[in-house]
Amino acid sequence: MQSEQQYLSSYDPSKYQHPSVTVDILIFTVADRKLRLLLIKRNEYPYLGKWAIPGGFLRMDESADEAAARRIREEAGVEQVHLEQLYTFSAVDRDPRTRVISIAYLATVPSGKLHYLAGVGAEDAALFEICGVAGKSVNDNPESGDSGADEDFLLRGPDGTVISSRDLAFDHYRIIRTAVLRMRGKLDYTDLAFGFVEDPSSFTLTELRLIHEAILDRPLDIGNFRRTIKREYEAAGRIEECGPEKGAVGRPAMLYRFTDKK
Amino acid sequence: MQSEQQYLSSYDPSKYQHPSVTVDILIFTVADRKLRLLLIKRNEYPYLGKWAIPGGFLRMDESADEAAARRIREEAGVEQVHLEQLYTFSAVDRDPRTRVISIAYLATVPSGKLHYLAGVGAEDAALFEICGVAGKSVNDNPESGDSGADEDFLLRGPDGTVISSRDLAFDHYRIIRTAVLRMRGKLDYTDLAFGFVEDPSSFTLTELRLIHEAILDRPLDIGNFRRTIKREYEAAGRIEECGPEKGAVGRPAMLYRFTDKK
DNA sequence: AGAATAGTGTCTTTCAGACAATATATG
DNA sequence: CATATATTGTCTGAAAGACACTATTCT
Repeated sequence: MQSEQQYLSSYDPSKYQHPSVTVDILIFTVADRKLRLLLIKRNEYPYLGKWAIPGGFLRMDESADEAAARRIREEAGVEQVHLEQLYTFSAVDRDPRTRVISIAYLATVPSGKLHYLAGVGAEDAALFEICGVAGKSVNDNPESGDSGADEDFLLRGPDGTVISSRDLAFDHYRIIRTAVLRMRGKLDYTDLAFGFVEDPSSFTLTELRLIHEAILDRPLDIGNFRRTIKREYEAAGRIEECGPEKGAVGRPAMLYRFTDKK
Repeated sequence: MQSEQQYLSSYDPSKYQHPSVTVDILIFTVADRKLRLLLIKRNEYPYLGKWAIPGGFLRMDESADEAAARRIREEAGVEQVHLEQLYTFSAVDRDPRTRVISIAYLATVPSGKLHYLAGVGAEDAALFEICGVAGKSVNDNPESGDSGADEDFLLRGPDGTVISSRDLAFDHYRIIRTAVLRMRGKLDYTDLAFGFVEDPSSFTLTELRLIHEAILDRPLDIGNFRRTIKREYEAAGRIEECGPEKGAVGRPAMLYRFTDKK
């Protein structure tokens, strides 16, 4: 129960308007040893012609998780991929038109599932390599520029063109930065990397290592990586050998199967 | 550009309604060696009489961060506390009245700042000790009950009464569980614990250890804890000695000052 | 002295990182 | 055999965990 004064001072008609709620999806993949992100070129104002993270409005009859799954189906034609909530961006002026808050999701997609990306239609979509994201996400607020938390980085498009993170639509440079740092942070204590494996029922430890290297953007020691993965996963029965690779260039690698149990 | 068919099939009038957006604040503190959470007793339907996390509607002229800061000021009279976004809960049926999505925030407050909690008014508010939260947050979706991710836990009120997490309003048991697991996960690689220190410019390592123990809900080795903290923080110049404690019961402890730089 | 709390030292095991060596395929 | 890749082994130093010991205050 509030006093009358409290009630009046806290009363504000704008309180009863509702903001628009969108769900933005960061569709990451690892191809050609690089971490890449699906962006679409905007064909309307604001930010006409700028590259942006795909997204869409949250419908009244679906949760944000469901909206994200729907949107990635519509945008990239993929289903059953790993999808996790990243952060909710809500700065008042982040959309110049009206008040929009965006629940950002992060999707990890094997590059093979994105092959029919060209079929999306006239809408311009492309995979961009993420270059030079620096820093740590620890203790940082994704939505404030404090503590040098949003330095510039670059995105390299399929035709070799390079754009600066500042040339993206809206506050999308912050969302992307947050996602990359989050992936790096979670890489070694979650199953995140397995979301990028082309075929989880048959993969090599080299494939898995290249995924880790793409996300971290640095080379890893081959032997140490194998030792760690085998300790963390094979010992716990979460991956198991399933026969040697066929038709390899050098020595054929052992294939592994990922079991999602536990 | 979509085809007409795509446009029509994706058109849905409910798409243009906007959900209500609220900000819920988990106000944690550590008092008497226990992790405690501020809950309020609801005085209206739904869930009349049930305990709930304080919250409020997001206004059109404030970001979620700002709304959370405002709300904690209104509810607990505290300012300048550590506040971080936890997760956004958006299940369609999480509020029986209407569609409400909630951006949950986690606040870490020194118990001394909550002393005038009794002055909140007739609204029933109390600190509850969190007992028996188990499990890991790794790989789990906070909003789905998969993988045994939401087991029951207990809350002990100030008068000794114990309530089950299932007796809380809405999906608040999930929100609380998510928060506790998140705090445990972030404890040793962020500055989270310092948010509970009564006076960051003068604290003992024992006070800091008791905070860690309260969050983890298990005792820590005294010597090992000191060694780790001194390595991580004192070596980096983030804490520094500032003279011995006065008037202690046993041997006076060294006092430290926390410097927030870098 | 005894109680109470603060602080140090030591030993073992685990793990990360650097790096060398060996194994198995193809051409 | 040369080349290419996979896989194993070894060494070192850092760090976690268990635990014993010493130090300083008060009554």
